[in-house]
Amino acid sequence: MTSRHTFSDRHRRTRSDHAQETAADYVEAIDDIQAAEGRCRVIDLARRFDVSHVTVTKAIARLKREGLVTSEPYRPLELTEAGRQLAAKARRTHTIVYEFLRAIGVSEQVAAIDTEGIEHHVSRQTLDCFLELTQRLRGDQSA
Amino acid sequence: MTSRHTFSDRHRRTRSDHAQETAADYVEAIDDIQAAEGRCRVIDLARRFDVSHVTVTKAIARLKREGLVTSEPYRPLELTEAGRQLAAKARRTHTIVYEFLRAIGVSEQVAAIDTEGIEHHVSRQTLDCFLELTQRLRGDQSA
DNA sequence: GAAAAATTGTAGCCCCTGCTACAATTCGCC
DNA sequence: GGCGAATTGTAGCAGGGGCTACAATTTTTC
Repeated sequence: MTSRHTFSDRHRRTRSDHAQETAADYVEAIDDIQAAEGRCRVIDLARRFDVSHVTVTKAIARLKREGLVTSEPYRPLELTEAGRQLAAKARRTHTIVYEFLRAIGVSEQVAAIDTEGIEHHVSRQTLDCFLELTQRLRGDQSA
Repeated sequence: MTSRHTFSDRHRRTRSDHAQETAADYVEAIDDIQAAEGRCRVIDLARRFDVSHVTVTKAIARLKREGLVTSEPYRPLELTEAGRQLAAKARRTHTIVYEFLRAIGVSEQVAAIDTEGIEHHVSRQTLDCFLELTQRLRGDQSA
């Protein structure tokens, strides 16, 4: 109840980490789609992630519980302030990783895919290194 | 079955991808522990990943089904040939990612953590870029 | 060699993600 | 306005990963 708890927090996170990743993916997608279409529906997310609408509905239910999303039944999704902030943060990370991969020579297609996989696993420090190196590589063409 | 499949392959993998990741983590750990201790027991993996032995047992059951591991009840774990190959491949990737992060300035501790998160999400192409840049940065100290 | 400790296995629970099938609601079009 | 299509919701199943509790087996220790 005491030491074991603090201790086990790390694994607790193993489980919830995954949840956090999908949360970030979802709010970012919602933000995206809202910007492009004016609103974001369940079906839009289902298409974007290529999963059934049921999977989306369940994920959204979780995001609601976590206070990232709101919505009325049969109505489009809305982000809360927290949701928007998370989306913005996710987007920044996404961009940094993507631009970094491009800068080191990864093709557009592969960079797009790898970025999705990587973005949730880079620490702040690594992100900073990515940023710095991206700029360095852009200025310095010494191949 | 046709177009929908090719398209959805990336996402279909979402589920099994995760399984593949843990498979790689497990066989690599088993290989590690065997090298260090001469044998690998369930409890060793439980400690390494900081999860209960039950979680390990279940994961191992899956690895057995997939033909990566063998074992008799109450006996240490053994890798199959496929298991050893996967472990070797995982280790190569791990090393490349880790050395790359170190080369671009990430600290040992952070590199260790980030590598674990990233290693399963870098494509062959990205890995090649990592390798090349690592060597370039090592030879060229133009900071 | 037997008791205690460590290790492994099994049962049963939770949560997340994925699905199909079917019901309900909204939307679009005539 | 209403009917069909599209969208959303709900029920229920599979499977991975996490756990505790308890049973079985092996290992250690005296």
